[in-house]
Amino acid sequence: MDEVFRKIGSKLTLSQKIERRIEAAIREKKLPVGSKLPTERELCESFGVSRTALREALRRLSARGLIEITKGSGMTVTGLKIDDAIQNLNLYYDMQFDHNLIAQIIEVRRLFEPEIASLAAKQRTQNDLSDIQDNIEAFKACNPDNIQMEADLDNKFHLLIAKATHNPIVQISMEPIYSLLPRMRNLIYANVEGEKDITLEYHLKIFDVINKQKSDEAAELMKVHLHRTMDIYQKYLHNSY
Amino acid sequence: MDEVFRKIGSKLTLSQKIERRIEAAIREKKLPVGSKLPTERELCESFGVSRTALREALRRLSARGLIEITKGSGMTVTGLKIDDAIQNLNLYYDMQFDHNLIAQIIEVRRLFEPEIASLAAKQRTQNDLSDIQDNIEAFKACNPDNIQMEADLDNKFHLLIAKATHNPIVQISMEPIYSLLPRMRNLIYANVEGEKDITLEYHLKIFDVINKQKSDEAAELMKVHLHRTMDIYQKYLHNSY
DNA sequence: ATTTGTAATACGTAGGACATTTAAACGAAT
DNA sequence: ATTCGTTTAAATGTCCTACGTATTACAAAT
Repeated sequence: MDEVFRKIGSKLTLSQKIERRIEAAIREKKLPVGSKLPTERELCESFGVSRTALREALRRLSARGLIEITKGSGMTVTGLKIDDAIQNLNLYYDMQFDHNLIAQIIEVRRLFEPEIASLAAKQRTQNDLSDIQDNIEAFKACNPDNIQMEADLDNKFHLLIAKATHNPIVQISMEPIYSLLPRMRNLIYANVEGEKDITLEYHLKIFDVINKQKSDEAAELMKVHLHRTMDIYQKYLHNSY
Repeated sequence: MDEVFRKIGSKLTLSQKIERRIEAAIREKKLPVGSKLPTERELCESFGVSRTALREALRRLSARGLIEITKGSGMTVTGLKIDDAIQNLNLYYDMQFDHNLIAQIIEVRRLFEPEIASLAAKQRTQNDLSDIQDNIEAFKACNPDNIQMEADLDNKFHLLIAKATHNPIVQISMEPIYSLLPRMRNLIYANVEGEKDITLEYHLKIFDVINKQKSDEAAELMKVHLHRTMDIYQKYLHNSY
């Protein structure tokens, strides 16, 4: 029997064990969102650990967005917010940002966004429509020299369409991708004469069919729109090597 | 102007400031992946803070997967792994798991997976094909009483197709979604007689067209396959209320 | 050459002390 | 009665010292 020599050391530090215990309790809703945790001293007592170890566990949890610690007041369980959930995903993409990733992003957008536009055409509310319209107006009025803002508004147009699906998973899936776009746009946008007008034209067309709830046409227009985007990118990529 | 009354206090604790400083350095690759950080004592000296504050910052970073701390050895910068990146996303979905979310997941799958199958048909390698084939064989051989394994294998089939696109963003986008499926399947799968054979049939068909690189047909088949899944699901939802 | 012992290094945990912030209770002025 | 300032208790933030424990490298013994 090798059973005799099986692992003894758990490898987990004390503070990691504490972290997991509390995380599990939150997952299982034994600690419901919004509830206050006992004070540090009380928790030390309960767990039978030093304040140091306990605090390091709490720092871990707050870094991940599971709890919120307020000096002088106490600690509360916070429902993980979207931003917390995608924070590390953003960082992940960010750290492997290269030209290869750019190509992959474009590919994903061409896969997903036509379908998203199609669903948006079905689900959009009046609220969504006015948001999109506002965005288009802002884009139209944007100073052509302000490339940063122009790119941001273009970016937001696509995000608003994702929102108009009223499916939060769609939004969460696309958000990290869109968050990378501004950095790409800056590289490219500047050098293409007349690109703004063409972009505007497509945005208007897409808005129109989403307004009229023509889902198939929305998908088709988005497909063509992104195809153009890709062309420009490839031209850029080609020139820069 | 509300500008007058904007926040003044930075509100950041010392350990949070330290966390951000180090995180920024990692982002900007001043601390490249794989490099060792100075020891705790040295960092205390550099930052001019106590060991407590510093350590709490380090705990935060390690909780998020940016650094790895080994007792007795030291600390190294680790490239954020995919699992770390989607860890909190999984938790996020997990905590708002309800029937509403299930419907949203199915909607997203119906939006994205046909396109994914289409791309997979173009990009798949021999390796992908044999992985998928192995999965289908395992599914075929799976004991019908083992519903858990059956569901897992079904799940993995779709994940393998996402992998076959050779676009990591596709994979990262879908992985959190698939991780929720097993829990749904368990609710549903058990009660449907003969479902396994039909699933198997579709998997075989899809494999065939991906093998032959017929991308349009792959998308179409996947669409029909998921349509069935939704039907079953809706039947279940209907019965249970 | 392999194994074992030993010391140096670095992170992990404990416990105490004090600072700072928050929130609640209280009281005084309008 | 409302508002504003003060006090006070409670909670987290930071610092410090000390010791525990795992890792590594190197020397010594076989």
